[in-house]
Amino acid sequence: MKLTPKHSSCQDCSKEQAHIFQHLTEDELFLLDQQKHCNLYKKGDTIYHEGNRIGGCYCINKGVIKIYKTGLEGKNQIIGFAKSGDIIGYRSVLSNEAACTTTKVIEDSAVCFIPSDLLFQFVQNNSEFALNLLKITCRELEYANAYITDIAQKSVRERLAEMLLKLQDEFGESNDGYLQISLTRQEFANIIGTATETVIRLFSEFKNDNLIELNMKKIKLLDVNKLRRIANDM
Amino acid sequence: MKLTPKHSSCQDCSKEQAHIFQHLTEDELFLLDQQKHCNLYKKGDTIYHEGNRIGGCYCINKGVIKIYKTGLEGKNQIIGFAKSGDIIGYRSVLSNEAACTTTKVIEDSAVCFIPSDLLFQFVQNNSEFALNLLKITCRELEYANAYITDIAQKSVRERLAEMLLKLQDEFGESNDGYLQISLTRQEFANIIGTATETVIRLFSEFKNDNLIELNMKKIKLLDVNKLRRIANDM
DNA sequence: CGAAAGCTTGAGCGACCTCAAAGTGGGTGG
DNA sequence: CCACCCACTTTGAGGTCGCTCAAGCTTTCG
Repeated sequence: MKLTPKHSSCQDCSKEQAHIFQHLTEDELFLLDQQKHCNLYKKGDTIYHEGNRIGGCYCINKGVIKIYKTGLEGKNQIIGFAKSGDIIGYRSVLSNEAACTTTKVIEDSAVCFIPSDLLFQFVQNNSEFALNLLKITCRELEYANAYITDIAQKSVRERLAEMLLKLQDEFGESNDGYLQISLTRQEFANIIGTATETVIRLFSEFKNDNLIELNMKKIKLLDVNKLRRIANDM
Repeated sequence: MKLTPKHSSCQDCSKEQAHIFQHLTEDELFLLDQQKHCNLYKKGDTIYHEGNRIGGCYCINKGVIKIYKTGLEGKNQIIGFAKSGDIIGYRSVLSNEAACTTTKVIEDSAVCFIPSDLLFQFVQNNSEFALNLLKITCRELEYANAYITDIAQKSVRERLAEMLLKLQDEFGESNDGYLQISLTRQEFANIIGTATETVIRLFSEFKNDNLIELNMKKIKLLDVNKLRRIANDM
């Protein structure tokens, strides 16, 4: 498939449901369109590195990006993903700090760069936009706090089941029922905070118990209820 | 010591350095003063429970509050603390959701209740206030993400050392060098996500290695540098 | 087609949890 | 003001989850 942006103009893009820029005025959208800069990235490309000064934020037009922090001995902790309609890097912009995460492309992506000044301008002049951004940040924060509780209290087995359900929720499944996102075993491990081998062993168990089906890197959830019970979801 | 608010009016209170309400206009402060309601709480009191609908947020005038989530089998995970000048519960207000944490008083406190409508009004009419709140949320989010990485990658020993340093940083030390916050062993355990007994054993080790001094519930850090090395701070 | 990256399985061990039991201190009610 | 009670603290023993290291296999990609 050829790599092209889904929309050519921000006016079109922002019409997608619940889009971050849905509350901008026509004039603001026009400004955005003038000043943004769209780039195509291939799988494996890094958009920005932890520690980078980034002069703006990025709006994902198409594709999937993983967001992670690098800890001790180079071990990565995946904090989350961004996909079509999400924006990344806005925290560093607003705090005027260097990026505290690295963002790397998992599926070929089209990503628009939005200069810092413009983001600040929108926040200051458009209170609906500001409130919306605030709500998004609050949601991320709530998610992060819930995950702290999870990782501190649940076993690796519980977290793995939970993560599979979350991924299904966030990325959906294709026609043939496989998860719409493809990750390496190491990436799975870096989400739930465990060793690659542990993920592999647990996947084998889940497979033997007919909870999931494994086909190379494709995964199908066979028994969502039982997985939910294992995940101990509240 | 008698339990009284530190300031009687929001006009005075907001003048404290870097206060959340520092960017409000005189008119807004007047409104706030009229509509807020100040309450005194004693150690052990709960301000709101996880799952409660709270019709506003709370601004801490004096005292210390712990913020925690209750996980499986009633085990609590402490997410953070709030002290003089902090506001809590604003996320639930902005998202119009039930509270996702419980907040309980650790040191006798004076806390002002601020109705939801008023908070929304400030966010919508005062872009500086909105931006400030956004920055605060961003900071909390960054802190949460860093902690996810920590808890996923570091050992309990590392996290305990790190937490002691953080508490020293956040609450300071009294004249005689003891940490200005007093927690039970169980609360320490609930911060770093471990068992109470493990905290006790590690404290003994730290004490034997002359890293800390223990005097009942009071703790003094004796060798910050070595603690920092143990914490593997980056 | 070869190299590099990713996957899988096994063995061994150690950090941390759980359970149990005894000691300690502070707060409260008589 | 004192005694009792309850919550907190401490220490020990034993078990296990999940990590590390190692080695061989498979897939992908240039």
